[in-house]
Amino acid sequence: MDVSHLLDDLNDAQRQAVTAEDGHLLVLAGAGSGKTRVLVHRIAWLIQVHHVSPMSLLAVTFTNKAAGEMRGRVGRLLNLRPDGLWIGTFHGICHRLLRMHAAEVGLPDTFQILDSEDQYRLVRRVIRDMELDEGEHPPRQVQGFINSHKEEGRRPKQIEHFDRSFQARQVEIYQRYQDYCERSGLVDFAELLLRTVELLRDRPDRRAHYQDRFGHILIDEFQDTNTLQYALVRLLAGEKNRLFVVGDDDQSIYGWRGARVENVAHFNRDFQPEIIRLEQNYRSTRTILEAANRVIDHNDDRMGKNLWTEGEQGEPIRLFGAYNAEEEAEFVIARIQDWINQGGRPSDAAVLYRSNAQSRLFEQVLLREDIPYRVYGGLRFFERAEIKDAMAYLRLIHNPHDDTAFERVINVPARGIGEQTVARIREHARAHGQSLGQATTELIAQGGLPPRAARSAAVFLQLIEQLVKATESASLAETVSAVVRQSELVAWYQGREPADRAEAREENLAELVRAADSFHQPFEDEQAGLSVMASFLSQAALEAGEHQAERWEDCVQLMTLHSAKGLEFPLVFLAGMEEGLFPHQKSIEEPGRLAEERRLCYVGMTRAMQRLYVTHAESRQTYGQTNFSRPSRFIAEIPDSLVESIRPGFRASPATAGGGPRPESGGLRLGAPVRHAKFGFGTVVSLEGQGPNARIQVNFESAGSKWLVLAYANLELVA
DNA sequence: GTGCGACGATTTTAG
DNA sequence: ATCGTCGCAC
Repeated sequence: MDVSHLLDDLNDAQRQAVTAEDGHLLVLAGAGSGKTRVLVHRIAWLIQVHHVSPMSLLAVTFTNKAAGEMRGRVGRLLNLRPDGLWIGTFHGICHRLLRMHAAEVGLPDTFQILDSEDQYRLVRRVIRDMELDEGEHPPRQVQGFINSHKEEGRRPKQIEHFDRSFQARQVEIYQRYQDYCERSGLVDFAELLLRTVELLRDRPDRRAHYQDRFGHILIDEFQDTNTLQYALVRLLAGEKNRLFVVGDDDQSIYGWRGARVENVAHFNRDFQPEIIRLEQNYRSTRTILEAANRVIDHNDDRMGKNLWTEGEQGEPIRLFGAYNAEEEAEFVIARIQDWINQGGRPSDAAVLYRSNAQSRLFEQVLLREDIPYRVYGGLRFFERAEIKDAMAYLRLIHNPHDDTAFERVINVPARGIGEQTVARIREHARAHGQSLGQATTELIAQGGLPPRAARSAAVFLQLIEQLVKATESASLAETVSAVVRQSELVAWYQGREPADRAEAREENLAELVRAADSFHQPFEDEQAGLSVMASFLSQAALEAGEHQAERWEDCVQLMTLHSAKGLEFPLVFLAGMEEGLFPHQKSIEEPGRLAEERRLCYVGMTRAMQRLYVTHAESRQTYGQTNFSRPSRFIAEIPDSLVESIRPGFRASPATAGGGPRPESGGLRLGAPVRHAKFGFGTVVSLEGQGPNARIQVNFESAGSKWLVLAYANLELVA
């Protein structure tokens, strides 16, 4: 068989990776070096040249999008659908394994997945039930506590704590949360992984089975794996299976959510792989690459990698310092307008920023200039409130004992069942070991509720019952349609929200019916004996869908630096490059965090193919206050020779010429040398707030950096 | 039980 | 500024 097409358009390093004969492989793949291509060709190579059965291949990614893309590309390359091939996310694969072995890991086969919002609500419920102070134990923080322990593989019993300590109470909440999940057959995202790891760890027969099955395991974005994911990889690899690991330590930007870059080094230690570096970049100009290389060079402890390209030098990086954030937005959009005027497409342009709040100004100007745009971020389809409401009804039809679903919609739409009534139901359920649904039925029968509440609760139960009956033999789409109609969610939202908002919700609910109509149950789910409904519910949790209902074909892309990872654009703007914003203030204090910010900057820069703008503003509104700040340290890390500064003479438009208000602080500008009676000499580093609230940050020569209230600081300007 | 005004937190986010 | 949660008045 002629397999040259698998190797023809690969460079040496890529070819070496694709055809590696023995042992494990670590592919350090720089930005834009063709790593997906290498993964896809590797899979095809194994199947076509080594006649490895697709059944014995496992390819793991982090996002559904990446998994989908890989599946599509493998299929096209092999010109067939590789049946039996497992390509999926860590969570998707674990979900599949748990469905097949639900009983063995102590889960009912109707187990449901909690998404993060469900989990948050449940954690809050538990804290309230324990009558703990939500100020002392904020649900968000406890949720983080639970997840990070699970991601380290720890059950409540394995967490060290002193008796009666704060930590002890956190552990107690974790334990009760877990008990609740067990009782109700609920599994959060981290639990999907943890249960699977426990299954493989504690059941030698199962471990042997899957170790025999997956002779080749390929993992993408390895630098993003957490402790649990690495444990899973090791369990599946066993002694003899071959690992093909692709990653880039310089693009590790998710340390804050549990990712362990060290896993790359651990992998090295544990498996002694052959290391192949993909350093030839096919995306950016030489200028852009060199700048990115020089920035990332400021980090220590890198595995070492230097991107290069055969491409041309390209344009210099353009640096623009605006007076304020408004002017920055004007400038950016004016440059995008130039690009479009010169024949470029809006979708070639991406504005990247550190935090979502920054999108607003860009949106305003884009709207005014009538340039189509799309903002990434915000809620995705299956995370929207109305969709989650409808899904809760579906879950109740599927399983009337689903307490989280019950709590969500017992009074949505409002039917006169308040917190008191729900509390009584909860209490009864707990006392009798029942689900909330059972408890409600019993309470009504026993007259255990006030007449009004009882009537309302009965109406709710009848609605669910009636939906169950009406949809017994109905298709999924018919069921969803019945839920949307009979729940009267549309009217409920119409009555309490502005018309446009309510209309959008109505449209989303209609879209949900369409989604149900076009839903095809995955073959494996059918094999695992799942009902179509069960598949649909799982899928909704595992794959929350797109951020925006309508996909604009050709529009300017606005997104955070994090969500830009993996993407590329001819024209890129890195906006808001200011100390305190990027690197973010919260990251400046810790060195590890700062290195991660720098990697984020590296990721941002390497998104650009042709033209890169770096912009910052002297002042911007943050949380309703005007703040002044210096350009980001990352700007100074780009060699001057690669940069063209634009500030002098630029005017975005006549109306905004001259920029905004200047700092009013009695000549105390950024960089001004000052003297303080107690702290001595220093330099102004930052200014924030106005009038009596104004504060000033001064870096003192001997006393270090201090924040002072300007009104009391009595700073003396040194000539 | 429901609806409005005060209060406080506010980086990044896939599954 | 803005959003979500909480407490109090209807």
